[in-house]
Parts: sequence; structure tokens; C-alpha cells
Amino acid sequence: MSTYNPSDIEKKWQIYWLENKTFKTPDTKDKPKYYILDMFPYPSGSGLHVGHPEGYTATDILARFKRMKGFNVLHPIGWDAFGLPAEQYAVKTGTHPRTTTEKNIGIFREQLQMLGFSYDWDREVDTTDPDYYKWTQWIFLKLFEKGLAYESEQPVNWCPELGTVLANEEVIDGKSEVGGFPVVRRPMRQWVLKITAYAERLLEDLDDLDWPESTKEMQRNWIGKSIGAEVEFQVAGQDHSLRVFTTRPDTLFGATYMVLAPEHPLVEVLTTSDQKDQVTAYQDTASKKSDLERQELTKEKTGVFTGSYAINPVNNAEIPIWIADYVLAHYGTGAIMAVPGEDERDWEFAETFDLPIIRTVQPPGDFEGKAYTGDGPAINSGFLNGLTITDAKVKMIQWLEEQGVGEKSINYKLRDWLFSRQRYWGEPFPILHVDGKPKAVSLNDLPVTLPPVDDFQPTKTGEPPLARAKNWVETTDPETGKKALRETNTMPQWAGSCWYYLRYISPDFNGGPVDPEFEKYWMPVDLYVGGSEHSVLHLLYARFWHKVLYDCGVVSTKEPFQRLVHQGMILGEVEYTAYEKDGKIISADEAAGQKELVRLQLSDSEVEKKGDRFVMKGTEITVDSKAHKMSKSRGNVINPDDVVKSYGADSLRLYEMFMGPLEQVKPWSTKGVEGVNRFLNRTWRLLFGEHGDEIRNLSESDPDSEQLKVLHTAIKKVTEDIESMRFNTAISALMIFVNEANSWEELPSAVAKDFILLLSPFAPHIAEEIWSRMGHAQSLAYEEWPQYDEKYLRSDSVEIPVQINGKVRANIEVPSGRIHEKDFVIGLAKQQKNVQKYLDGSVIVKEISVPGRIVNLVIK
RNA sequence: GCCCGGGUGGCGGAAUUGGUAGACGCGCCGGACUCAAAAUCCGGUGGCAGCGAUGUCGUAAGGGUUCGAGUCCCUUCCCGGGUACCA
Repeated sequence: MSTYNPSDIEKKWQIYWLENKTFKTPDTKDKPKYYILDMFPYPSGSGLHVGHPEGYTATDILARFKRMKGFNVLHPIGWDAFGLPAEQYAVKTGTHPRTTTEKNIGIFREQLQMLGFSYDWDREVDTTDPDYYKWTQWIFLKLFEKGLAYESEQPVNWCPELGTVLANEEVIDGKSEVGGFPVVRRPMRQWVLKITAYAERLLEDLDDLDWPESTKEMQRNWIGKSIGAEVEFQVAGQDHSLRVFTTRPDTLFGATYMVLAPEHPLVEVLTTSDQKDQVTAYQDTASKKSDLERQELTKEKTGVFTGSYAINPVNNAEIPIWIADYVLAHYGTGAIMAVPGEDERDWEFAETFDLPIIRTVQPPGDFEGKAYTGDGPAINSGFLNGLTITDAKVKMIQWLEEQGVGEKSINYKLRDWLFSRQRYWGEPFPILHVDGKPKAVSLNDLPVTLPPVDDFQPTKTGEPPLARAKNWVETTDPETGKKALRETNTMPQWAGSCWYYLRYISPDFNGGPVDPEFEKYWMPVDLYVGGSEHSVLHLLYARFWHKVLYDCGVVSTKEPFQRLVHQGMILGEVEYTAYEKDGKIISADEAAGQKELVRLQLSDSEVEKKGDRFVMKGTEITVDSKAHKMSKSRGNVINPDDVVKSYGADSLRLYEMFMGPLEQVKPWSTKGVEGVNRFLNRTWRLLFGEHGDEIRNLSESDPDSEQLKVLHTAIKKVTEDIESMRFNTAISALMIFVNEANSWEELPSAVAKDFILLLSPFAPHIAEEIWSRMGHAQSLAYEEWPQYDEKYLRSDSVEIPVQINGKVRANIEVPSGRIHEKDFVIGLAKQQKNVQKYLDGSVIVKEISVPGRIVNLVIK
């Protein structure tokens, strides 16, 4: 047995690590700490896909590296195990979600262990474990206590197919994010969390986070802060007033009409009898529109006049009041002042219904558009005339405040978080309804556990499945002895993942969600790696809960995740697609948009590059070349199990890191896996030679200067690249080392030892195996990380390119000690034969020498 | 539409503060070993011209700054992600 055979060694080391608890997190606080977190996986029935190992390998490399660098490392994993799939399976088959969940967790755990990740398996958490969700409920009660959780009867996103409501964030284009089912609006009693109370802090504290700028920007947009003013309009001839929110108080002179959302509470009283029928009809249509329909009808502006007029406070003009669904009930005050001259939507509406338009900002002379939203001097605006937008805003707000008809105001797009779901497989709310009012279950009575039910579907009356557990629902309030009903909604899946990173710190702590002593040591999370699909939802919710816990004194940091990195998606293998129509193959450009096409998959030997397109070999017929997202329907899913079976976990880990920068989207290539597998084979042979499993000619002699240079170059590059998470180039440096070392007569064991340590975070199984065969009795997991020494990197001379007018014409060898002697270096350059050729008959106008870098002679 | 990212060989990708573009890997070509193949090893590999030294063109396109630009500035095009009547 001489060849590298991953299946022989990988299992062995996985068992070793588990049995020896090699990666158990220390309970001491004697060293600097590093908390490195992977995003909470949902243990689905289909198991791991290749996207999981990408982020997990990156964090694992860092975790292993940091341990060797002398840090206490917290690197845990657990299960975000509540959720819809297990429940839907239960509805279909009657299998309790608990059973399905436990089975899936088992599969996931095994798969993660098969990849050699260095998790502390004693800290595994599971959101569906009553000992865990006890604390989820505890946190909910904190929110309830602080008035941040309340019940509200409101129109919600009801998804009939899923039998539940969804948060706004879970509705994409009018369809459910999960499953893509239609969503309709329907009023229901719901639990809502007041995340809006934290809008400003959620926005402000983003600034100090070391997160991708795009993610921070997405959160900022989602929170959607806008600064403006509220203005009060009297209704002509009535004892009512309407408030509007505007970001452009400077344009008040241009307000020529008002628009209320169809749902605005004053619509009824403002509608005159002759407009009544039209208004009611319009309201009716608007209310029936689903979100999807609203989106489809965005082009045309619709609306109805109410018959009433408002008085513009700035010039006492009477302006008509309309209702239209382009004004949203839930934003601002649900009413706007329309300034068609400066707002594109208002302009469109004014054109449609023939309403007056007054410009209040002077557009530039060459402006040809309709509404003008740019800056310029105010016109037609009385006391504001001539001012720029910024100055006019200030002056108008001052005027409004003096007159008592308005004031500066700030609005957020962020809305409160709809927190209840009509499902079985979620955390029960620790709430009793006594005398029709919600009341917290006493902390001593937590957890409120899920009752058994005979059917996991909602009841016929549309109540959540928990309503079927009559004995559980009907209870008594232990405090008053009164009859009480338990809350039958459950929490959304986000609840458990909002604070799991805290539970890892002290998974068995009984005095609260987290042990304060260890919380202070481990928090914040130093590095959090996960997909960008969680940029808004999970990351915003978790930050919100964290801030609430901070206010409660449970945690000591304002923010949970100091540094965040998103791994890029892994696409399927590149596919070449040709199109056939009516039995004839046509060019891809021609095929675009056509129907009834037959798609033909071509292999890469059937195509060639022509210009910037691919064509079928020897023809002019263009084909599409594209890597698609992996999907079952496309049949291009790569299963990590298969890759491990064929090439081993180390090859999979190495390949996923070698593909390219972590953050980037990249296509899969099985050939690429073979490439890194070959590298591991070469590494194996470097140590064991062609035959036998004895370590080959490792010499005990001192390494020569060339060997030291090669080794220390690798140490430097690998160390720096791991620290900045450039794993692809770190692996390239390891490959260069092996390529060099393979040409040596013998390999000094001191050099081999350091190299194996460098390789170990990336390919831990093969590294441990070689390490042990080199005679070490202990795992290398806590060996000291090799240090590089600059003195071995220096060479006696440096090769410097010589340019003539910026083009390289020759290279010179300069002794390292003399690179700063400009005259010497330039003199040397001028002696070069190929340089003299150019200097002949020319005049040197400038001589540039950048020490150790370049020489450039500018000639005429 | 708006806001973020990106466009470098046949492919994935390298390239310090502006200083030899194409590291490393894949693929391809040639050679060694073999009855043969696989595996492995050695050599080559951006385009064009040339036997060659070498020359020339080349980092989406066009322009600019500079002794020198993949890198900085302006304009345009294309791809990916997010978002969408938020007043």
C-alpha cells in the first residue's frame, strides 16, 4: 500500500478527533480568543450540497490556523431545525416532525464529520430542543415585557398553499419565497415585533461593522431612512385636517393636489355624496388586488377624486383631494401632497387626470424631461425663490414650525416584524389569553412545550394546528385560577436563529440564555461566514434581538457579528448549448426569445472560440456557454458524498478553496478536483517515494539555502493569505513548494515538518497521516504555526527589467546590496546589447530607476 | 429605472503603494515508460510575423493623466446580485 488512498486515512482521523475530543473548546480564558461562526444550517432531507462545504471549509481553515497560532478558538455547529419541510412531510405521511428532524440531523452531522471539520461537537445546539427553545421563549418574554411584542389585527400576507402568513420579507414578487406560491392580503390577529423602535440604532451601528459594503447598503436601504417634514393641510369647509409626509418641503408651493391611500381612515368623511359610488368601487378593487397584481399594474396610474378640497397652508390655494393606490397606506401618513413639477409619479398622475403642474425648481436650459428632480434655484415659491433645495428645505421647515402647521420629521421604510405563523413545527408562544388579554407565562413554567396533535394541518376553521390540542389550549392561569387559552400560533423559523450564536458559548447554562462570564470573553463573533441571501432577513433580525438583549444586560456588545464574509455561490459545470428549430440548428443569437426550441448539450470538444463567442466546431453557428445554478430539474447538482467517495474529503476541501476567491460566484469543474487530487498524490509521493509506505529519504542534514528559501517563501505566502482569506493563492503557494521539493535529491525532515503544518488546515487528514508516520504520537492540531524569517528570503542578486520608453528590452542582474545605487544600475542597463541597439543614435531625456523594480530610459 | 459588484489566454483564476500581464490549476501539443492503454514523469503552450535572436499586438470598447496603466480619471457597452410607486 503505497499510494495515497483517502478512504483509508480519512475515516481513521475523523474517529481519532472525535474520540480524543481534539477540538473541544477550552474552558479557560488564558489566551486571546477567536470566535468563528458558520451560518446555522437547516438540516434538510436532501443533505449537504457543495455550497455548504465552501463556507465551512473556509472557517475551518481559519479555526485550525488560529489554534496553531495560540488562540482559544470557539468553532461550533448546530441545527436550525424548526421549519416547513418536516411539517409538510408530517401532513403528508403523519410522521412526527421530530422523527424526521432527528433523522436529518443525523445525516447532516455525519456528512459534516466526513469532511473533517474541527467543530466542538460538545456544543451542538438544536432549536427544536425544549432546553434550547425555553430560552427562545424567555427572550420573547423580554420583548413582551418591554412592549416590543404586541398583538395586532392587520392585513397580512396569507399564503393559502402554505396555510400560513408570511413576513413582508418572505414575500418576493407577490409570491412566497419558499415554494413560490401566491400570497393574498387578509386581516388576521397576529403577533408583531416592534423592530421599528430600533430602526435608528440598526442603521447607525452598521457603520462600525467590518461587513461587505453591499450588505450594509442593503440593510440601509431596507431600513430606508428619509428625512423630511410633516405638513398639515386643512380640509376646505370641514373640521378635519390631513397630515402628509414629504422629503421635499421646499416644493410646497407646487402642491397642486393631494392623494390619500385608498385605505386612509378619512376617505369616508371626505368623500362627497356624488363621488361616493366611484370611491367605494375604487377602494373595493384596490383591496382585492393581491401584491402580485399591484406590481403588474404599476405602469398606469389610477385614482378617483373624493369631491373634497384641502387648503395649501403656504398659499391658501384650494387643491383637490384624490385617492389612488400609488400612495401606500403603511408608509408615512398614508397621504401625500402631490408636486407633479418635481416628482415623476405625481407628474404621471397629473397628466392622466389633467391636473395642474407648477414647477418650483428651475431646470437647466437644456432640460427636456417632465418632472425635474435635480437641484436648482426655487421658482414660483414666494419667500423661497432663488434658494437651492437644501436651503429652501431649511427655510420652509422653519416657516412651518413658526406657523404651527408642520415640523421636521423622519420616516423609515422598515415595518414592524410579523412574528407569528400558523404552523405546528415552531416554538410555541409562552402566552396565555386571560379575559381576552395576552399574559406572559411565568418564567418558572418555561419551556412551554409543543403538545402532541392528531393531525398537523390547520383546523377546518383556519386555526393553526396547535388548536387541535384542546387539552393543551384550554388551561387555567396559575396566578388567578381563571380560565385561560394558550396562544396557538408559533414563532417563525427566524426566532431560533436570532440568538443561537450566544447559546454555543454556554450550551448547558441554566441561569439564562448565555453565561455572562463567558459571554464577555467570547463575544463578539470575530468572523461570521455565510451566504449573501441572509443579508437582510436573518442578519437584521439577529442584530435587533441582540440590541434588545444588550438593553436587558444579557450581552455586553452592541453588535453580534463584528466581521462578516459571504461565500459566493458554486454553479454547475459550464454547459455549451446549441439550439435546434424545426430540425435545423440555429445560432444562439437567433434563438433568443424564440419558442419551440430543442436544446442540445455539446461537449467542450465540439465547440471552439470565435471572436468573443463560442461556435460549433468548424461552423459559424454560435452556441451559448454558461454555468447555471445547480438545480435538480437541470440535473447539474454535484453531490459532496460522491466527490468524497471518488477523491476524498481533503480534495473536496482543497478544490473548493482553490476555485477562486471565496466571495466570488464560480462554476464547478470536476477536472479541477482531479487537479488538486493530483497535487495531494504528489505530496504523498514527496514523503513516501514511489514504493512502500516508509517515509522516503528524509534527511537529518540541515537544509541548504535554496531549500530554506523555498520553504520560507511558502510560509510567508500561506500565512499572509490565510489571514486575509485568500485561500486560492495560499494553495497555489503550497503547490509551488511541492513542485520545487520534488526536484530535490533529498528532503530535510525539518523542511518537511513545516510544510506539513502549512498544509494541515487545508487538508487535515493527509497532513495528520503524514505527521504521524513521521513519528509524532500526537495530533498536529496544536503544533506551533511555522514562522518565516526574512533572512532566508533574500537573494544575492535581483533581476531588474530595463525598459526603453516603457517597453521591456532587457533584464539585468543587480547584486542585492547595490540596487539603490542609481548610477551603477543605469550604467549596467546601458551596457546591455539590446539596450544599446536602441540608444544608438538617440538622446536620453530621462533616466528612471526604481530600486529593485525597474529601470526605464526615455529616449528621443 | 435606481443602488451595489464584475468584465484579464481555450477555461477557473494570479499580478504589492501605478513598475517584466497571464503565478497556480485545468485543457491542449510533443516526448519518456508500456505489447498497448491508464497512471506517472519531462518539455512546450496569449495572438500574429520569423529558423532564430527578436519584433509587434494584447487585460470589454473609446479617450485621458503618466517615463510607465489590468491598476488612476472620463464616456460607452455587456454580465451578475439587490431593489422597485417608500412621497
